[in-house]
Amino acid sequence: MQGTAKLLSSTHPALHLSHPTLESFIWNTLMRAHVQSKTRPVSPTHCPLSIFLRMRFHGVRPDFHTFPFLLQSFSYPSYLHSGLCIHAQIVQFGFPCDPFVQTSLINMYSSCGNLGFAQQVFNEIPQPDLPSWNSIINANVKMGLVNVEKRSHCLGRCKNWKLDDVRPNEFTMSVVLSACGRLGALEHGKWAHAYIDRCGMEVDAVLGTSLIYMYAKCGGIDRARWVFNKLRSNNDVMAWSAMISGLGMHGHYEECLDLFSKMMSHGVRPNAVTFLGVICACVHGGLVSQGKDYFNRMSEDFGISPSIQHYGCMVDLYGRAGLIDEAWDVIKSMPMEPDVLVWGALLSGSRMRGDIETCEVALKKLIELEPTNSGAYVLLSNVYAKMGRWKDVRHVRDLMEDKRD
DNA sequence: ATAGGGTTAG
Repeated sequence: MQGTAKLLSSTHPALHLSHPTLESFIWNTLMRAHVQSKTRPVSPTHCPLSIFLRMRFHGVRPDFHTFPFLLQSFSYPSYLHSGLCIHAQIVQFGFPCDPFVQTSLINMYSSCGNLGFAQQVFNEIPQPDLPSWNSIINANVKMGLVNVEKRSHCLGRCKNWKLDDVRPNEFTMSVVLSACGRLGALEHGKWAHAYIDRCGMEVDAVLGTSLIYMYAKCGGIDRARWVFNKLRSNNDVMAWSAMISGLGMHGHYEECLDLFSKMMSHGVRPNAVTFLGVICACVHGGLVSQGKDYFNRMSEDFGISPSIQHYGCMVDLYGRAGLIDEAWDVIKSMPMEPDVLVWGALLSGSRMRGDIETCEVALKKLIELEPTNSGAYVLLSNVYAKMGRWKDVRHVRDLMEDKRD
């Protein structure tokens, strides 16, 4: 039964339960416009989901192009419920075996943070094609970022791939290399590199970026440099950024900043990630005034507004240099609520400095944001003990006991 | 006439 449906969907699209019509084409195109513009819809009535609802209200049947567009707009955990409802509709309208729809479903569940559902869709594909494989691998890797136990399982799965007729391509390998980098799995990464060479895949900017990132994260900065220097195109901001961050990571601050200047003289426009790499390098190298310069130039000369990570780096930069007032100024200037990384940076700066009052504030904020983090309670009660505020010491200990489940 | 998969930071 399933085989028949698949045959129809992949070889004779016209035999679908719903044929493409001029009407469905127009609604699909409208949805695509909103998905591709990537800007926030002007109002909730313009989002692909409400376009779909209006399409149904007008009695227009969706066709097999409709759902990939619609599913692409569900890319956050909060959309999981909508995604599930649309999945049910997909079954009702008879498209659950369309390979495009299946891949879109895997990506939707993966973007919504639900690997289980993504895996379930994948498992129901009798003969997954390459995009489906790449999507499920990507989903596993993404979750590997969150779920530590799954990480090594995921890599093993890539390596022992039984691909009878579907072979990994550049898309696959870039995901695999990125996973190796995150894991610090140098041996797996080298294997992947050798595989790329053996298959005769061209190391373009994307694969090059992945290779540089992998080697840099795995401690092979020389190999990263080698890959970078061999790249044919030298105008890809991501490849430059990967190399710049890699050098910073390894403590080659001068080379890192030189490379940044070199990139600019090549006419490559830095982006938010490039600046993060450069500023992080300044943090580790203790280059306060240079870090501050880069931070200012980023918005003044390039119109890039700093993200919470950039602010976190700046707090870290000043904190490590013992400049607690400056670190506070950064926090006060932030247009968003500081997160645990920002308060953590302020905490470590103020601890180094012996600034007990700032420690107290930072720890209180950390406890507010992470009430189950017992480490912060312990540090805070130590702070109070140092100040001789014994009542507060007892109060914090009681609070910690309360939060324990 | 329209459709699915990739890289840099954290």
